[in-house]
Parts: sequence; structure tokens; C-alpha cells
Amino acid sequence: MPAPQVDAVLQHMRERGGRVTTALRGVVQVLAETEEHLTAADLADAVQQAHPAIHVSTIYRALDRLAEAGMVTHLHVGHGPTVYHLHGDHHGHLVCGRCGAVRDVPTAVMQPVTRRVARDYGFAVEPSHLALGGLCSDCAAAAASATSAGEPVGRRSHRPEAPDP
Amino acid sequence: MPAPQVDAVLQHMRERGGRVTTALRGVVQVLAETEEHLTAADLADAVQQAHPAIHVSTIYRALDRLAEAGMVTHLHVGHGPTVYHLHGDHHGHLVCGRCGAVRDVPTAVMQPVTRRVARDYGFAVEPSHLALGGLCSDCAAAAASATSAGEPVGRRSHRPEAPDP
DNA sequence: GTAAGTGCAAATGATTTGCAGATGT
DNA sequence: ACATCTGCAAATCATTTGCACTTAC
Repeated sequence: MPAPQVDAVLQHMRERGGRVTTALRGVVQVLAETEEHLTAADLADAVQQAHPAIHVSTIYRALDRLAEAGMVTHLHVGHGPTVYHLHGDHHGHLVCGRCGAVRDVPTAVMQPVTRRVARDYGFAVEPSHLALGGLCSDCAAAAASATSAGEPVGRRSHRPEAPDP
Repeated sequence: MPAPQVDAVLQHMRERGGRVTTALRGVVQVLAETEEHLTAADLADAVQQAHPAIHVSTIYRALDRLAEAGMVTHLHVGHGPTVYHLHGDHHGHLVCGRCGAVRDVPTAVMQPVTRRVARDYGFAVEPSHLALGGLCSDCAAAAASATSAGEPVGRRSHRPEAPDP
């Protein structure tokens, strides 16, 4: 949706001395079009829809470039591969160790800890690079109730079940 | 140091129907002897000192077994490989994205967030599986001062600088 | 004795890299 | 033009798995 956002990012990259290539544009467009956290493979698939020749390794390099410029952030979720998103509104992440779902939480919620940790340990928490592991409500319920009959989804991106806050 | 702790764990494993093998004993001993968070490779090295034939894949299987029994926990730190430790006192982790240092913080510090997230999102944070990404004081200083002259240590366990709270 | 463990080698999955050729500015 | 990118194939790293063989109980 935010076409202007895409242009802004690309402009920034150009000013930085980088070149705006098909791959770079593709990656930024896809990232701008979703709220989700995408893996390099997800991005490759999406970009290849329009430009089949774009190679995954190129996606990685585009992401590197964007990360260096501070335009995207990545997050290491439990087992699964690294996920990326545009470095917009900062937010933390709740990563379910069972089904792999990633849920965003506003930085505000993290504030107390962020502050305290900064004071006591001199550690500067990077909010969007932040992940709390645990069990989402569904999986917690599943684990508690049955003999653990839940179906531990291998991985696969995530699934924003409830629409929400 | 805590030899009895080792025995307790092994005993528990035996009662659970598992067999106490050289590899299992080795892993538990090494884990009990350190405060650090070790990778499978670290463990392999250590265990092999006494029993050169123990293979890394066996270490992984021993860790699986121990994890299933709830005796060890693992943590996915930024890039680097997974690190393991005995599931004793719960604590969270501060992982420096620059030098890879892992610092423990008591669960108490995390409480406010843990609680709020549980209430608002029904998400059950697993304290010892918890990691906050960011920059440790040293790296933050380095990043701030120079042209970013810091030396991004590949990884390597961590460095328990200050003794503490 | 026998099922639970082990060693090894080969498989998998994510990510990186060297290099010759393509392309944005 | 010419440095920056890209495609591809091969390399690396962490972790997993199949299988014949050991070993703890």
C-alpha cells in the first residue's frame, strides 16, 4: 500500500551511493506490502513472481545492504530461519516455541525492563531486535490440557490468527 | 563443583527409564562445572578431553534426552549456534548483537513484562528461554565513540565481566 | 538378552562467497 | 566507462538421520 514509503527507502539507498536494482526494489516493495515477518525464502518467492531470475543469494545481499543502511531489521526466531521486516515502528516480538507464531507487542510494554536493564547493566536493548520466547495462548492451552496432543508445526512463517489490538 | 547435583540429574534420568551412558554423564558433568552457556561443539570438545570417541551427534542426542526430561534448557543467541545450560535457577539473557556476549539477568527483572504479556496476550514467557537483543555497555560505547572501530568478535561464549547485583 | 545408545557418514537447511558477466548512474 | 550488482555453483556451519554395531541394565 504505502508506495511513497517504498520510494523513500529507495531514494535513501540511492543517496547513500547504492544502486537501485530490480532485486532491491522488489525486496523493499514486498516488505512494504506486508505486516508480516518474512524469511529470505519468502522474499525470494514473492520477488520471483515478477522477476523469476532473481536468485536467493541476491535477496540476501539486498537485505544486507538494507540492514547496513538501517532500513530493515532482522529477528532470529527460535529454530526457524531469520525473518526480516522494514525498520518502521519499533516493536518487540513474542515467539511461540511450539507453533512458531510471531506476535508483535508495542515497545511501551517492554519499557520497564528496557529501562531497568539499561540502568543496572548498561545494556541497550534494541527493541525491534527483541524476542521473548514462550508459548502462545493456543499452544499453552494445548500443552496444559491434553497429553500434549498439540501439533508442533515445523516452522513456516507464522499465522496472525486473531486480527486484533 | 556440585558433584551431588550431577548425581541427582543422572539418577533422575535413570528413573525415567533412560540409560546413564558415558556421553550422558560427560555432558552433565561439563554443564554442572560451568556457569557458562555452552554450544554443542563446546560440549563435544570438553567431553572428548576424557573420552575422545564421543561424537558430536551423540552430544546432540544426549542434549535432546536431557531437554526432554527438562534437565537442560537451550537458548538461541543471535547468529551463533544454540547454547545449552542446566535448567537450574531461571534467568533471562541479554545477548549483545555485536560481540555475542551473553549476560544473565534474574527473572525478577523481567517480571513486569512477563506479567503484562501474560495478561494482555495470554502469552506464557519461558524465562530461561528468553533473550533480549541489543548492545552491551562496551559495544555501545565503542559504537558511540569511534567510527564504529569496535571489533565484532565472531562469537565465542561470553564474558561474565562484573560479578554483580 | 535386548532395547536404548553410539559412531560414522551422508543428508538437510540456512546462509555465505568467489568469480565472470550484466547493469545502474 | 566502471564500480556496483547479480547469477550460479560450490563452500560453510549447525543440526539431523539411517544404519549396523555396542553396551547398560
